[in-house]
Order: sequence, then structure tokens, then C-alpha cells
Amino acid sequence: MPELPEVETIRRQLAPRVEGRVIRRCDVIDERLTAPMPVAVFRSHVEGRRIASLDRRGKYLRFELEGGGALVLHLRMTGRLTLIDGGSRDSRSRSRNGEAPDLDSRYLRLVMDLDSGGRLAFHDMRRLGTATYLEDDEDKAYWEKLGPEPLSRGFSGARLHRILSERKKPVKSALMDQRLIAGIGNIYADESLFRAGIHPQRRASEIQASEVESLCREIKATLREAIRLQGSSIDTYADTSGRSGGFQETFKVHRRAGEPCPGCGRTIEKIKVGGRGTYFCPGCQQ
DNA sequence: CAAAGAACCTGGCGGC
DNA sequence: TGCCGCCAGGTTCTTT
Repeated sequence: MPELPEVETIRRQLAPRVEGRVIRRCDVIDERLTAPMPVAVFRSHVEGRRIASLDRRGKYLRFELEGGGALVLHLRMTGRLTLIDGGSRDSRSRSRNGEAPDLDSRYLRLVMDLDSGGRLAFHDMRRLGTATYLEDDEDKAYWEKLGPEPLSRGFSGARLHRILSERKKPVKSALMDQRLIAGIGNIYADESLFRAGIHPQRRASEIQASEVESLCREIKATLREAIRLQGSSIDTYADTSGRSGGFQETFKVHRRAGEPCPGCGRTIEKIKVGGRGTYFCPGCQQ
């Protein structure tokens, strides 16, 4: 579900409401969320701690704790974060209305009560999401495994070219490999490749420098536009207040098999690349 | 070491 | 209506 633009949307909404707040209580409903760390150990590290800052790296949300250590959340496919202000209605009233079935209380995995009266809830239907506590040394090592941030200044055409030039796998698989670039998932890989006119199955190492230049530009433009529209909602994604994103309305190829290409009119096809459903235009993408 | 494939979960959908 | 296989925004472990 959530890729870089969705996680960034959540971070921007959450940051002003959690930074500086103390985590009064942390209830882990599903022990798998913190595994292999025992829930009791996780709680002891988190409860009573003040959140110094909230940032994002790739698709991860990182709550830096005052005095050291960090709480890291990953939403994987169906994870959702909801912040309920003190005094407002419980999120369960929403699921009773049938507006957000994935916020059903049986999918509730973690709840954090803040000293502001706010309550942060983590729901996850498929239980693939994770909550991790990292000490300072682990925290540092953890992020070194991830590739560069595609929206950073340092992420240039030349940099991307170096990354792709030594990979023989399909360019789409390379874009989605978090060790190479952090934050791009299935949606934004498809859309960026379409906009750059590159076929998803081409070997990463065989993309010409000029094409990589274009790909780099399109990745940045696509991600920025998606953030502006608060991400993409296909099935379960919604922001911290339950609102859907708007970028899915602008998809050119993703999930549009059988429809005409907005560029050339040819029929958009669906294939499998690296085990993932992949949409592209056989006319525009060579 | 790189790449491919399976595994981890649950729910929804189409086909029979 | 019921069962079955397939599919889904992701990561990680195993196998080749």
C-alpha cells in the first residue's frame, strides 16, 4: 500500500501533533508487530518517552525519542495510522458506519496514548506491518541498508545511472529494490517508467544515460505530484484522518489494463515483472 | 554476490 | 451458495 508519497503525507500530518509529546502508554495488541522483540521489552523502551521528532526514510516512519533510541513503523501493504484527538469520537464509530472497514477493531494492532490526550492507532488487516525499537547504534546501522532518497538533491541522473549500470535485473525491479533507491513501490515504478517512455522489462544496465536522465526527472516529478495530492488510494490507503488520496485519479497506466494509453491510444497491457503486476503502454515504452 | 522465488497474512473477486 | 485459485500498495528469507 503506502509508498513514499503516502508515508510522507502521513508524516506531515502527524509531525506537528506528535513532536514534543510524551508517549504515556503503548498497548501492543498483536505481538507479531514487534517480533522478535517481546512486547514487554518494547513497551519498556517506549512508554514515558518524549517524541523529539518524526521523520521518514523510504517507506519507514521514524519517531526519534528524546534521550536516545527511535521507534520505527512500517505500514507494509495494509497498515493504517489514525490520530484521534482527545475529546473527538472514537475511530470505531467510523467502522460502524461502514466508511472504513479496514479500521475494524479486530485489525487494531497498536495504540499509543500521548500526553496531549491524542491517541495514535495502528490498524493492519494483513498483519505484515512492523513496529521496531532501535537503540542509537542500531538506528544508525539500520538506514545504511537503504538506498538514497529519490527526492534529495543528491539523487541525480548521474547517480541513478551509476546505480542502474551495474544491475542486470529488469529496470522496474531495480527501481523497487529499497537497497538501491528508497521509497518507490509498484505504483510509482509503473507511472515513472511510463512517463520516461521506458519498458519495465529492460535490463537496468542497458538504459542509456539520456534515458536515465529523463527517468530521474520523472521519478521526482511523479513523487512530488503524488505528495501534493496526498498520495494514492486504491484499496485501503487513507491518511491519518481517514481521507483518501487523489493521485490515483491521475494514473496513466497503473491498474489501467485494457484502457487506451493517454499518449498514443494503444491498449495498456498488464504483465508480470519480478513477480509484480506491471502496467505499461506497448506504444510509448520501448 | 545478484537475481528469482517462496513465505509471511487476510480479504475480495472471478470462475466453476 | 460454496469452494478454489489468484490477486493485492511490501519486505525478507531461501534457493539457484
